[in-house]
Amino acid sequence: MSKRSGETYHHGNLHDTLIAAAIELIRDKGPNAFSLRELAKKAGVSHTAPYRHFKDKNALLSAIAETGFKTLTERTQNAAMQFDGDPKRQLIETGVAYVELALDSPEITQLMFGGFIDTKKCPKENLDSEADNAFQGLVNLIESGKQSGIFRNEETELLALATWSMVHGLAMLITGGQLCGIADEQDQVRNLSAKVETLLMEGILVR
Amino acid sequence: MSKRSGETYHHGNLHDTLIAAAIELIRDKGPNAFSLRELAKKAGVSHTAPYRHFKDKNALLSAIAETGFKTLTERTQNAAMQFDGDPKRQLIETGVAYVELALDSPEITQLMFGGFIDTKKCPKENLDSEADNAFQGLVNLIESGKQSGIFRNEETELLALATWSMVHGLAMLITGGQLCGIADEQDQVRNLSAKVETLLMEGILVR
DNA sequence: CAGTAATGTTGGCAGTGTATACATAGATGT
DNA sequence: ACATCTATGTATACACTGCCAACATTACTG
Repeated sequence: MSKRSGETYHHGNLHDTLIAAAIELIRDKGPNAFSLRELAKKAGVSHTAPYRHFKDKNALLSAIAETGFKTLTERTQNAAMQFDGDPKRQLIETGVAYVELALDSPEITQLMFGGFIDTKKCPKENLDSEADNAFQGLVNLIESGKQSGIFRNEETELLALATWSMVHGLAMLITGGQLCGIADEQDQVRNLSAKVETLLMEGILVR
Repeated sequence: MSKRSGETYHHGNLHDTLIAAAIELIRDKGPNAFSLRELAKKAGVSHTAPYRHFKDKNALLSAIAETGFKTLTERTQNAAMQFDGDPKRQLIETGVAYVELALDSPEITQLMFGGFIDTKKCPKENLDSEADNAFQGLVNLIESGKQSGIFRNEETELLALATWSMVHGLAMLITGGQLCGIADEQDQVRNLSAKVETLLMEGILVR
């Protein structure tokens, strides 16, 4: 009807609007309480409109998770870039960035890793190409650290998995509320994740 | 009516039956797809009967998570006991047990840590007394390792957090399907988690 | 400028969590 | 033995959910 009020029958950019609004909703109520109908209401469309852009709820959540993996890749690689040539520092800052993102967006992190998305057995193909990107950055970092003679000459994949597990575990403990009181604020988290990563590099055993 | 067929009006032990049946359902369909009504049907009672034993769905899930934390404590402490006097080995085997449990029960692990349960801000009080038990075992282990002069003289809490994060991260990556193809089978997982923990102890840096 | 594809709406269905009122049975005190 | 209280289970109802099918409107394309 009248375009002047901005109310067109077609929304114009519903796809992106839905994702943005969904992220807001998930931040507010957690990935578990998120509903498509509330999302539609928030976006100002009918409750079935989202189905024109996403096959089903799971597809929407996958899209959101994918954006999460993208920003994870961005932030970690950006952190690494700032300390080019210093693999030790790179490893630490990459980890800090990882954990900080989890603190910023605990609900999205839970969505990405918590099992809310149906990934039919091995997800190796779907959205995880994006997750692999983040991991690949870590592998490269470690490889270069090995070649500079700073990191031990162990299997690269193993070293990468260890660092990833460490940081990921810390992130999940924080988002799960297990470290409440210990790691709530950003400076606590920076400090803690840096210390923990340093420990991984230097080892726990007396030498 | 007739007791002979075993159909009494009162179930007799519905509380425990519900938990057991719920665990089965969650193992089958994941914590996300689990529903109270299906559970009631499986237990052979009306769909509101569970409310006589659990305040709401969240309370039921909390109870299940608590059993999860109990078996986690049991298994890790049992693993540690088998290598009493050898803190290094204890640390490794505790971690292996942790990860193995996650492989055994990925859905329950996701329920415990994935954000399916509403823990109103800091959960420090609720079911997490049980989670703290598992952590406390780790703390003791590290403390004794420090006193034997095997582990470095760093803050115990920090060392414990590092080892917990490492193992927890590996567990969550496995349950999330991120390590599909790398850590699906039990011997792979044993091997990997032992290697990763050894790495944490010996450090990544060249010495 | 027709016709077709893309995008949105309405209405409906089965399934969900949970509140309320009611039914039954085990336990208890006399 | 019996009345009564309380624990436990049922029936019904409501608002909400994901999703399907039929229809409406608009944008795009020859």
